[in-house]
Amino acid sequence: MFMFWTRSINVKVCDWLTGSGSSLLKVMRSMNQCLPEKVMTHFLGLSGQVLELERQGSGGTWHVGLIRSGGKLILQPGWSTFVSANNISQNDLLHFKFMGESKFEVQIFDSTGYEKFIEESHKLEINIPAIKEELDDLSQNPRKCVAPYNEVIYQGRYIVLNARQKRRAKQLASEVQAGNPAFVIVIRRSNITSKCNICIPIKFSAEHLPKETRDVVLHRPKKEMMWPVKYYYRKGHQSFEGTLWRKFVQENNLQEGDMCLFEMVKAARQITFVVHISKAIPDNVG
DNA sequence: CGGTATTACGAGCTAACTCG
DNA sequence: CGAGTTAGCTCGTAATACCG
Repeated sequence: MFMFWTRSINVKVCDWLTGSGSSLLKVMRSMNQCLPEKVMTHFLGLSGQVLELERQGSGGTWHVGLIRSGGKLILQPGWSTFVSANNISQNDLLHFKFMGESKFEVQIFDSTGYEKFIEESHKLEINIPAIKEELDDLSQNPRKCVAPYNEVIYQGRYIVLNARQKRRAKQLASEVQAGNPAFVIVIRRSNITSKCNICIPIKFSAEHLPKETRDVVLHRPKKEMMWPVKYYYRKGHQSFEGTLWRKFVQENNLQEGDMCLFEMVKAARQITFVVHISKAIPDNVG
């Protein structure tokens, strides 16, 4: 194994990009989220993507954007959330193990060399405020609800959620990193057929999305592909519509009754959603 | 119970495509 | 190249929930 230390940037590099064994160590001298210059060239290909940072043993996964700015690679957005959720402090040692694609396994050691384990209070749970609120909405608001598997029960124009569907929603929410805004949508016929559009909850768009029509990017966990989608802003209601949304629907084999959780990751001027999908009928695509 | 907010859906216009 | 057809974009509104 080839190793070297660069004093100035406190980085140790092992077997750079020779496969799943590639890794780096970073000493948290500050909460600066820039990738060190001497290693950033190895990750230029990941620029603009959303990295998956998985805490070894905790089962927790965080999505952090990697953007290029001023000749540097910066972990943003989501980095501060990752830091706070994992109780990272100065002089902690972070070990990023490259697992392929855009996935890293992270170990965190304190300044004395002991590994820091995630505390109960920081574990990803359903008590993420924004998500819990959304799930409560799902339970109470028949507009957003659905029945199990492909048996979709419509109440007027809306559909009805049962216990199994609520459990699926909670399972989805557990995949979201604390702090990121998110909303849940249950796929209806009209979302995937004919005009093919999907309404974004007005409360979410008012709080987190721009008041203008623009392009956003959808990203699937554990998948390299990204889908540019048109976000339409209109007074009173906002939506994903059009061919690009249709393409996302088709390539992810979305069916009526499937549940999608849109986790928002905002990077500089680019808005990215990590889309967690719970299939009504499990297939090999999702 | 009535006014307001939110969501779902479809109408209508326009652009792109196809075919003779 | 023009007419007919299809698909996409934008907006309006009906239906329903929410709230005072």
